[in-house]
Amino acid sequence: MDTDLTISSLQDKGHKITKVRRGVIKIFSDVSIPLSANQIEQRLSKVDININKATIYRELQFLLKNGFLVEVYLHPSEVSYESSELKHHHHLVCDRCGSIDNVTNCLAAELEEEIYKKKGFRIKKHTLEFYGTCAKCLAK
Amino acid sequence: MDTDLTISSLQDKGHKITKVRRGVIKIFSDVSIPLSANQIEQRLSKVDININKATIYRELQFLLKNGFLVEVYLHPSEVSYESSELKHHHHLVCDRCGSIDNVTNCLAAELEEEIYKKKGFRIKKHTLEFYGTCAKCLAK
DNA sequence: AATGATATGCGACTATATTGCATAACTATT
DNA sequence: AATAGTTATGCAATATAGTCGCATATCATT
Repeated sequence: MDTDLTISSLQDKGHKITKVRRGVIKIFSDVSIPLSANQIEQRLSKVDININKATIYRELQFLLKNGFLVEVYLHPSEVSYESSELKHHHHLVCDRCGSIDNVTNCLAAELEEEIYKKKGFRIKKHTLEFYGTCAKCLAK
Repeated sequence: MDTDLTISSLQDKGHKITKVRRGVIKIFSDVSIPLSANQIEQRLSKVDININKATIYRELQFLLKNGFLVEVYLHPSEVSYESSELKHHHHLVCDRCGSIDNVTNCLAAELEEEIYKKKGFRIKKHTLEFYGTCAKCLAK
């Protein structure tokens, strides 16, 4: 996520740049793995931005609605977000250490036209997540 | 899900066959789309099985742990389940009518060995869900 | 029918997430 | 630099999915 571009784009639409907004945008421009509301809260508090949970949820909704974030469903009952500017990719979720790695391999796009021809279903997006054990944990 | 086989397998392990258990097993043997706890509750009440929510959650956990169900994450904050006996498949989720269709196309398995060679990550399972608009809704 | 293990209901509780409303903060304008 | 007007925040209440302890009920076996 490009911090400056994102900020000026929001300002053009009449939105204000508060320290929370700036903080959240900065986090997603530094990080390329999905983060949940709780993880955002933790990262903000590390840079002394102690913010109400409701505000964090609202900010994530706000950035989602404005197209700067996308939702990622890695686990039940917790939504994560990542920058919408990242190249299309999927995730390797380690079941031991919880680490997340990105993979850019994606064959799903190839299926979309095939599925449309066969079923008439027009695909807008897809999720493809891999669960298993990462190299580090396998070595232990 | 094979009702009789499932029931006798559970009995062999010393578990009891109550009307809830029988009802849930029957639902998943009749239906091949993922269902949430709430949907199970609704379907049970239609056949006059009015059961406590906690019991339904426990029953789903129970069948999951015993290998008869698998979890499906289609939406944030609600886990769905389906029979583990179904042939490997993925879902087409319609964003208008909410209908769910199954597709058996899956190229993800091909990626698993490739990802292991490249990253050392050993994949145990993957999720691949497609979101878009179904043929019926497109025609409206 | 009695026994012993499993399952259920109920209520309390946790966690994620949303919402209304009064107040605070930001930005543009003067 | 102060003002005005809009946007954002904090707080508290609320919704919803899901879990847990414990007493009671139900099931399967004898």
